[in-house]
Amino acid sequence: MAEDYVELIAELIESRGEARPVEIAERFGVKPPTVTKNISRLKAAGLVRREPYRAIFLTDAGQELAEACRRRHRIVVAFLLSLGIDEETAERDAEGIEHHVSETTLKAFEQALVPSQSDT
Amino acid sequence: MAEDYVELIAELIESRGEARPVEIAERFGVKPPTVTKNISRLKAAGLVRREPYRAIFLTDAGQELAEACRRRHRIVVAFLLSLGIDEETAERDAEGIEHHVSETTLKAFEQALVPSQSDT
DNA sequence: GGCAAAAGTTAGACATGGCTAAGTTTTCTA
DNA sequence: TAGAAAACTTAGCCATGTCTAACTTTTGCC
Ligand SMILES: [Mn+2]
Ligand SMILES: [Mn+2]
Ligand SMILES: [Mn+2]
Ligand SMILES: [Mn+2]
Repeated sequence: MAEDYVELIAELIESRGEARPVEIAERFGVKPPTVTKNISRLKAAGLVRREPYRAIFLTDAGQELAEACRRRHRIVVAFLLSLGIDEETAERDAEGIEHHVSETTLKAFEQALVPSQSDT
Repeated sequence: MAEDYVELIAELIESRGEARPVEIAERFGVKPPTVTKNISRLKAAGLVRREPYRAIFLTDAGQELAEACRRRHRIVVAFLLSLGIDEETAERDAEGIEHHVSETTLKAFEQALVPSQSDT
């Protein structure tokens, strides 16, 4: 859960300047109270900073985790696409797969990707 | 959860003739009461047949689900191995990935596998 | 056949993640 | 700038999956 949350929060901050519970709820297809509860768990875990009724921000630890998650997400999606899978399916499957790929597998995905395009 | 359970139960029945809670507990690294509770949930879901203190068997629905799971497992592992990933990592990652691959992605994995070996 | 060990179950606790209903705070707008 | 709407929180419920402690049943063996 934490991974998907920090990942989305990072994206919202990047695109909107701040992350708001409503948007998180919509994106995940859950109700606002669920977001409130989960955000307070993230806060307890030291991943986010925030006070009641205000926007959500990432702590340094949260930023780091978000970065790692986004990287995994990117690599998995790119890999699935390189296999010829359609974008929607690639995104949907990656959303689950990303939480189970070890660094070893991630490296293998990257390797298998190089032939097609290398935009480091 | 259900997927991993029916998958293991099918394997135990195949190799041992029956599936016993102790073995399931050991395999999953959980305690016996956890298995008891989960098995009764599987029973409530119509996936297994069993009476107290006896071995566990799959219903027809359970068998079907187990078959589907084992197929996904096999394909994912084979695919990861074909990428050059070591067996242990392939097995570990597949155990998580298998629950998130759509039929579309599975087909793509199979396709990408054909070049190396086709043992249908 | 009886008893000890192994296997399994029950009871009760806890964490996670979801919900609805109801209340509070903030924001927008007439 | 007041009042309504939107956003957010709180309280309390539920399901899932895990555990420990204690009890029951089955098994294996002398
Ligand atoms: Mn995800
Ligand atoms: Mn993701
Ligand atoms: Mn699995
Ligand atoms: Mn499996």
